[in-house]
Amino acid sequence: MRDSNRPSLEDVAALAGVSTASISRCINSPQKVAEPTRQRIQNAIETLGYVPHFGGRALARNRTNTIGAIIPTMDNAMFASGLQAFQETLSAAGVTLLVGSSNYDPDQEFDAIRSLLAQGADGLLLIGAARPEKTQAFLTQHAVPHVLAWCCQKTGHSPSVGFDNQKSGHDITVHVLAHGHRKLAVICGLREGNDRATARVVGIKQAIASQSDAQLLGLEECKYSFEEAGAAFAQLLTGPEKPSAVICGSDVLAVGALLQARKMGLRVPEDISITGFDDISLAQVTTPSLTTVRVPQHSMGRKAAEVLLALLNQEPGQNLRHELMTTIIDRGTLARI
Amino acid sequence: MRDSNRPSLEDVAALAGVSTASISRCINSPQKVAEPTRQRIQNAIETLGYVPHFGGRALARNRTNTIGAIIPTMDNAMFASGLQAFQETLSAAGVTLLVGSSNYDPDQEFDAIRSLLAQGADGLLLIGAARPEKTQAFLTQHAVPHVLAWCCQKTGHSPSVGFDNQKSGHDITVHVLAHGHRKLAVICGLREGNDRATARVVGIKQAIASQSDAQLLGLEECKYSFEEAGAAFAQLLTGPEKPSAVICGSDVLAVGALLQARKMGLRVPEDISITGFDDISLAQVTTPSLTTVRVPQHSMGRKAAEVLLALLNQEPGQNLRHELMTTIIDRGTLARI
DNA sequence: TTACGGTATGCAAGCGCTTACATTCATCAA
DNA sequence: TTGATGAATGTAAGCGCTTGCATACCGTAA
Repeated sequence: MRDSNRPSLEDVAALAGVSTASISRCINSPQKVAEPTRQRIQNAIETLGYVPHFGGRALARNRTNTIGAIIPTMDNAMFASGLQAFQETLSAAGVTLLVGSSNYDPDQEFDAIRSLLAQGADGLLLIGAARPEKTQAFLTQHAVPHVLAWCCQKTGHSPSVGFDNQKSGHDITVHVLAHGHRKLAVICGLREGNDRATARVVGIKQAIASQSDAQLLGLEECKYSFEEAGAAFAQLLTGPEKPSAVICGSDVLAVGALLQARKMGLRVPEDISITGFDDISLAQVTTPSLTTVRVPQHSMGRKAAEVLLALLNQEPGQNLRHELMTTIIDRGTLARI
Repeated sequence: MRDSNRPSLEDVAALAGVSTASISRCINSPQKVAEPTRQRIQNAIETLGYVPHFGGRALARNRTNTIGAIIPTMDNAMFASGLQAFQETLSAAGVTLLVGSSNYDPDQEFDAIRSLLAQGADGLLLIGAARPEKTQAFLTQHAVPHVLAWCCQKTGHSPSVGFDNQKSGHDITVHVLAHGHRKLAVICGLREGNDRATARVVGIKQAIASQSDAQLLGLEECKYSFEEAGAAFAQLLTGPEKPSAVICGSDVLAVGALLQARKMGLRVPEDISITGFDDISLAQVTTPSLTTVRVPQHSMGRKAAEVLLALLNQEPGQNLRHELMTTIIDRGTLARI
């Protein structure tokens, strides 16, 4: 069973002519070891190519220095750069990132949580706040340190780093209304189990409701793909009344809509306006480029990592709830009428 | 030190009235335990909410069921969907993914490798084949099971799953030449330490060389960002002779070029043709959409996971070198002249 | 009855590391 | 010279799990 090649602490100790304890100290708190000894140990480590054994370490310390992130998908860029920032920040702190994906499915998320914890994750990053009772209970029972991202918890007791999806949905809608649009339609992601998508729609509806002569002509839900969004867009235009603007819950949806509009011979924004959400790189690339809501992915990822690290190190007095601001990026898909 | 809350095998054993060995067996090979005992144990596990301790397990088994992937970046979609497929396949096999990123920097890659191994990764996924002697030596010395992706190794002894970058670069160039272009220019990523970018350029040059009346007017290297690619594009057009087609080593570069062309008042493809590489989702979204080379990211990720798993399980007789084919996707940025 | 084989379980030795505590030794003040 | 002090190092007890081997038990064949 013993991997014959892998040098252990004992081997290093033998070579350096000291006890294993000194080696361990030399690695974990070098200042506790006298300079010459340290030199000798360093050499021994080098020549043997020693790398501490993870299991042994994790067992003795009861900590893995590993944290897990569970994101809905890596397939589109929606979470990629946030995750990148998250990983970079952890990495700088000597912590490694484990990833799992949920595919927007609460059951898969639950499995991923179990699995990452079984893999020894010291803490978790989760997207959004809505999850089944079962999952919540599990997190509570095991007292899993975690932070929620892409949302902001006003109540509840989980730390969170994110933005107010409802408010952002409201904002972009007000912006659209301010451009004179009164007949609106919405394309959003599947809302079941997705509190971000849900909240955005709530915000949108709220804004529409508060403008007496505005109306919501239709709302379509679909997966985050160009094709489905295109179909949803086509569907919205089948009714007797045509919307002048379609508010989309994500850039992916907006781009799908945009492509479909073109296919249908509609000019954007002359014939119809479209707005997105997220400001992923897609948004600046279309023609015309997308008027959208910028989500501070990078700072969100970084901050989430900081909060989680503070949590794990039991640093006191930290603010564990951060609300970041989204901004509306005006580009070319929203016309003034 | 002992986490007072966390139940251990011993606790479960006490509750179920059996030895710890039986619990372990019940978890790892249930058929070795008699039915009634198994029931009792299951109950005990449930009531205590027992989860095996990762460190203990890793120590005893000398295996973590964790594998690491080091990709240049998650910030653009270049690797995202391949990674997603990789992760899904691993996950189905009960293996968890650790991620690191190298930022296209060999030193950072080396650090990431060390760090992931220190975190107990049983094996690694690496992008590309070119790495410093030091890194190679480290991998060899520690006999790290790994597979290379995004490239295909004809020689060398690392398993690989990918495509022939040089051939693909050659192919797209032949395609461009077949459209009548003779004055070409190239934008590629920073080639130092990036064998994929390098090989693509070699293929491109090769194809140009084999067409006697074709010429390479210029070649610009830059980072994978719209801005840098735009600047590179502008640079290529400063000379006395203008290229009729610009071949780009990545879709990100091509899109940057496209955007810049528009900014400069050039029509694509009427005034100038542009081709990309990768076929990430950006490519189908621009106007006109991008003629590019499709890289089979999804199957590459899946296959890489399969190969790596086979390697770890020492399954014999596996083919450890897979070459996948790229295909040219004709869209709207390449004119016939 | 005894011997035998097979199955279910327990025993206990690690796996490689960390760390509380013990020991050693040099230094220095009294 | 002696004892106190503190720095450097060693000793050894775990951390929680797996697993080879020993043991106990049961049914069957001789």
